[in-house]
Amino acid sequence: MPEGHVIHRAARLHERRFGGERVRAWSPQGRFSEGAARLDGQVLEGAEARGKHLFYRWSSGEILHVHLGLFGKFRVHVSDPPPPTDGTRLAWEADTGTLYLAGATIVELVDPTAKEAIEARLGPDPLVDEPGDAEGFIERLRRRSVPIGAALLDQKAIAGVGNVYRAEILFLAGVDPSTPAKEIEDPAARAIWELSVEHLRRGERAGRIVTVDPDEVGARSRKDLTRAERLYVYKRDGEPCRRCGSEVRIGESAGRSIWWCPACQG
DNA sequence: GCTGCATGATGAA
DNA sequence: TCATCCTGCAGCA
Repeated sequence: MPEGHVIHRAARLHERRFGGERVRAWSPQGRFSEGAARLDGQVLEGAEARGKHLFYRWSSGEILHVHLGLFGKFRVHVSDPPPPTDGTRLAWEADTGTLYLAGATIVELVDPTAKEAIEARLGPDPLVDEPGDAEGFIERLRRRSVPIGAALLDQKAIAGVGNVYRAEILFLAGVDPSTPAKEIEDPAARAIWELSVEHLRRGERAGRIVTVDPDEVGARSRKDLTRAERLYVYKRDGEPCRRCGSEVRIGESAGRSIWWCPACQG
């Protein structure tokens, strides 16, 4: 379930819950036993997210790097934690709660140089959104001959967008996913960046992806939207576009399914 | 008890 | 482009 909003949210909530706390760490599954042993007894100093990468800083100077991949998941229990599942690669407990991590692609200890190398591969992160990032994003798009659908997913032009957000943002921007990235005009490119900032930020706060404007489906607020009403095009192939009624299409882009409205995204 | 699928990314070919 | 790695869960027998 993890796009950038989930990762940033985890960094924020984990730092709040465990920051300044000394943890007992172990690896129930056994595949991170050495790393967990090095974290055991350390105090968490902070957590930060960059795109879909998470970094935890420890009192020993260790940096824990986590990438959830397609199905990695954190579970945090404030009290009465159930036993960890068999797949739990890393567990830690503190006075303030217990954290389990399972299914992640990457769970490793890195040094500052390796952390910098990871960050250097990534495009600007809309949830960091520093001055100049929009321009940086546009400039990176200019250098890409791949379709915009692919450019949004590979993290080199923008970091944190995943398969749901790319479909939804391209819909909101009115851009066909197959448009070559370098051909996107400046205003549309800027709109893609700004929509990414707006929607990932909203997703980070809400803890889920809701892109639909409630007015468009006759709901009072985003919270009132049913599961089926939250998105414009993602996984809605064959259904009518919420804006124009055209049939939402499904296709492939960068090896993943993509959905779009052929009329709104001409 | 299976099977298939999922909001990801990489390395080989 | 394909195979591979990472888990859990829904949907089925």
